[in-house]
Amino acid sequence: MYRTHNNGQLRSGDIGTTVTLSGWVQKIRDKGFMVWVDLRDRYGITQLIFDEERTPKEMMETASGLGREFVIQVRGEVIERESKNPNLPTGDVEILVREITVLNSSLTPPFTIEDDTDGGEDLRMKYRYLDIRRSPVRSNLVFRHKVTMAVRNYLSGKDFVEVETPYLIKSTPEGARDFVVPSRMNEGQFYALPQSPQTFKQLLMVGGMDKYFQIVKCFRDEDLRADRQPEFTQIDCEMAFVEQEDVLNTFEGLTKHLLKEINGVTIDSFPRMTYDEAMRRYGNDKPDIRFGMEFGELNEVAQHKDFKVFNSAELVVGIAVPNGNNYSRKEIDKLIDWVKRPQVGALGMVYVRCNDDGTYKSSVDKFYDQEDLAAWAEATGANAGDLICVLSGDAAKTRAQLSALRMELAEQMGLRKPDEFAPLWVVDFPLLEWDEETERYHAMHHPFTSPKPGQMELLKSDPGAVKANAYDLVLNGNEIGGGSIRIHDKEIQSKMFDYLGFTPEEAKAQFGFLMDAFQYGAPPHGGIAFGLDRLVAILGGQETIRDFIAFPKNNAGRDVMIDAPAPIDHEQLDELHLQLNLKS
RNA sequence: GGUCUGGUAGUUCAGUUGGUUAGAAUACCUGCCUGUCACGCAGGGGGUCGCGAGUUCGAGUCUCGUCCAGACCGCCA
Repeated sequence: MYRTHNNGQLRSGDIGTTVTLSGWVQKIRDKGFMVWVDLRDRYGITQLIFDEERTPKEMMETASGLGREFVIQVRGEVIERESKNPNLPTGDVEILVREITVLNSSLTPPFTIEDDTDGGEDLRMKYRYLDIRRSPVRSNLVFRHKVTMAVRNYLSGKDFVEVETPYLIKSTPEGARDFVVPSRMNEGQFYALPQSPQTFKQLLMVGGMDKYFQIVKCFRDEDLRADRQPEFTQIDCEMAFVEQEDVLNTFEGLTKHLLKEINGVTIDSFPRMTYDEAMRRYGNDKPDIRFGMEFGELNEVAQHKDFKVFNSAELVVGIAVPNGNNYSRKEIDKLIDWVKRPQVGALGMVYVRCNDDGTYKSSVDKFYDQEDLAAWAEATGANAGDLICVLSGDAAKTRAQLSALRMELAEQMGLRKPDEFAPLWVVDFPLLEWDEETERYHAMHHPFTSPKPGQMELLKSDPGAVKANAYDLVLNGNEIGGGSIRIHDKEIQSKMFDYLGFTPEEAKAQFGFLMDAFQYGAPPHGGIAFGLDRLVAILGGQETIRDFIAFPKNNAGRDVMIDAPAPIDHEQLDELHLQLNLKS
């Protein structure tokens, strides 16, 4: 037996017992006459002691010859420490070692295995198995486990059934790029890895599995971000015989359950906001509503004077920064530089200082008088002591820019508190989105999303105005889930494909199976998919999802530990009937 | 595809205007140390300054290219 207890377990009540422990050597403190070894495992640290008087000389030598991260097994007596360590749960006791076995030695690790490691990101990824020994990473993985268990328990308790769907499926041109897998047995043909189990879960609805969920890997061959991985995990859900309201209520329940179970937070307010309203109030379809700074549109109160920049703009819009009048001229200039960065793209920023005496001082005093500026303050909800930041230009771009500024300011002012949670639904998304590149409308969510009742007619006259039965679940400025009520009628689905530019042949080739299925009594259905990695990170109060993934990929989609992707040899290529056409 | 930041000891970093033998902390090794727990003290080893070219009497430092890493924009139905 390798162990009778783990290393986080022993207390003063165990004094006098003989125990066997196994684990890694965290640290050795060799005082010559005494050697202490911190023995670590997943559960904690227990101190071992070897001393001149009670330990045979041979074993003293073994002890002082240990190195960091050696794997050892010891048998010994639990004794009371002469000097206790209140910082450690096991700090009252130590093990007087009678037997020691070195189970395995270790090289000196390239970074310290401590909470506050000296290792850089790159190194930690290369030696991820060492990184996982550190308690911050380990506890993130345990945290993730708790979240997935809570999800499974909740949904299972509501009669949802977890069903696995295939990973080797068919490539479709809509949406993100597919990862493809060549088929050896079918020359020249390829599987694709699913971007989501979308069509399969709809087929499960046709199959009568009226409440389905799956915690499932999905794959998208697109460029990465701190919060985006090429393979990621979704909580994928679908329900039959439901309307939008049913889906929202069900998953509002799940969200509240998770926040209660995992974070101990009770959510009282779970607002629903239309897409149009979110864009108008926050310039963003995933608003962070933990703080104010809502948009105030200024067209009416700013386009009547000689300031050409505003007069020629489609939208003039501002936010009131609480206590922003404290900002020095230099700090404001920094904000202006910030919005002018190419990543944000504003051409400039107008600001108004709201002085404590009720007067205003703006960067456009030449054009606007106190009365005008008071109207701006009214529109943005600015109080004395605030700073109003105003951007203008193309409506969509300006909203995006001001939204970026709002988030940046909130970040700087510490308003994005990681332990505060404000979920909401954003509903009534547009069905279609104009794509500049292909110069046509694309499905904003996906082509199986149903339009709002009575809006099919609008498709021809004003496609951009058609609203969908589509909704996003937003938490603290992040989209953590998105779904829709689907089309379950073959004719409407055909029309939708036709509208999106699929010829009947293409639609049949790519989604014929779905439309066939719809001919055999498809029930009304809808669902949602959550990004689990992001959800876990947010519940854990952190920014990057990588620390909640055991073996993540880097910025370039590489696994630096196993060094993938990698070339394959010619035999393998031949077998797959593939030839490389490399540019360099 | 683009913008920005970085790459110097095992590791995290400093390195001034281009100028002698490239430093600190930590880790590692040796010795000492009668209760350590960030132990302490003394000593030691450790560098292709990412790589390649160029400018220069002289390059860690300047220029160009390139590779790698990170953040962001495009992209992500």
